[in-house]
Amino acid sequence: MGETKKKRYRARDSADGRYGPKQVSSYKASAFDLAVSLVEVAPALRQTLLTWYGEQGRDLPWRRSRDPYAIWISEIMLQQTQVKTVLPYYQRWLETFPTVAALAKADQQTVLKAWEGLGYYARARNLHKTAQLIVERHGGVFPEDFEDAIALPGIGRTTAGGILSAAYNRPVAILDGNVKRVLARLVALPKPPAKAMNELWQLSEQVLDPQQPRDFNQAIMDLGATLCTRHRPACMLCPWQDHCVAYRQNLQSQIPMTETKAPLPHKQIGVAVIYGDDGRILIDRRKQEGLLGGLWEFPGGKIEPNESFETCVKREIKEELGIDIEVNDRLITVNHAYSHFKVTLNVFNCTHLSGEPKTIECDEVKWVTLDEIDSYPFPKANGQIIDAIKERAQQSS
DNA sequence: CATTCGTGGCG
DNA sequence: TCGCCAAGAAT
Repeated sequence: MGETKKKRYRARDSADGRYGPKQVSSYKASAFDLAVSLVEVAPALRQTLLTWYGEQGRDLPWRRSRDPYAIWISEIMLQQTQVKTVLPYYQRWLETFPTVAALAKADQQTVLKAWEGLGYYARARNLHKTAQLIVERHGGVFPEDFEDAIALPGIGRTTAGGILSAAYNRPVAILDGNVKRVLARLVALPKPPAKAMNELWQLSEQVLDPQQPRDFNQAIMDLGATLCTRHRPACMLCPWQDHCVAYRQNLQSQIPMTETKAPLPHKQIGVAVIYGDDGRILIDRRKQEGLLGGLWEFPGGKIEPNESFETCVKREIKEELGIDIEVNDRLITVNHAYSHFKVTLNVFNCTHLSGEPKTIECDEVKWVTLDEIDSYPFPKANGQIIDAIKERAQQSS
């Protein structure tokens, strides 16, 4: 243990925000823990931040509400998702499911359809499940107790803190991407935030204003979102400039540090758009767990080494659905990047030859018309396929 | 504790 | 074009 491990982190280049030559920094894992505390300066930090927030805070729809349900929905939607993306979904969601009870009694397909395009679909499945749990356990009202809240599916430490502070003004710290970046700069954190979660949680708890936790948590997120941004932070406007170690040392552009990551693997997928005798198209619903769980798709699968697209598509359809098809012309090729890999969807028009489709590797199979297809929730990459199918149908009519 | 989960926007 | 990452959680 006594030896010093060297690790390489990537620091941002200060001039143009791009990633410059890798800088190597070494650290000793134990040094930081006890060295940094914000307890002394916390009162000053709270006062300056809350004053700034009163003048410059964002006006966001969920801040106009104190309905725990509406705030809960916003917190889930905002996980790893930018405010601008969430806004239209948030409005529509509250119209479709105005209360916990309304969400609890909806069917999952309706819920997934309302979420379609937002990504991380486990959030929608957990939202649905949690609504039912809140009806069962908490009389239809989002719990005020931290342990009760964090026990619910899809609600971790940060989201629980966000909801409880915003809805009930309870003094629970948060640690989202904004807060991590702000605190990392404030203390000039000498390692990537992922390697310092304990320290960052401590700092967040230390600075939190126990008198005004609601406004404080919103304020520190606004600081990260509008001034203490990833690229070109507006330090000259920052209420914490006097206390910021990174600013003092001119390290804003190099903190937070990031670890270098391996490039994403790329998969080639063969996809079948299968037409039945009556012209309807075969779709299947993916299993609940895993990637895109519960959503519909056009069946297909990964191409094996030295396999042709045609062979791949026929084989996958036989394995997954137990039917035989004829593979015809290529409909479209779709490239798409997920969070941990990339895919190319090689989509082929196919004809059903024989066999009744079975749910071998999926939860449900269905023949649908082009009019019906819009009512099913599909992943984003499938949108291009559906468009191409419709386009082709128009041309041939 | 590292990996698995979408999608869009930015430099 | 491409990597990075945004109001993270679950496993």
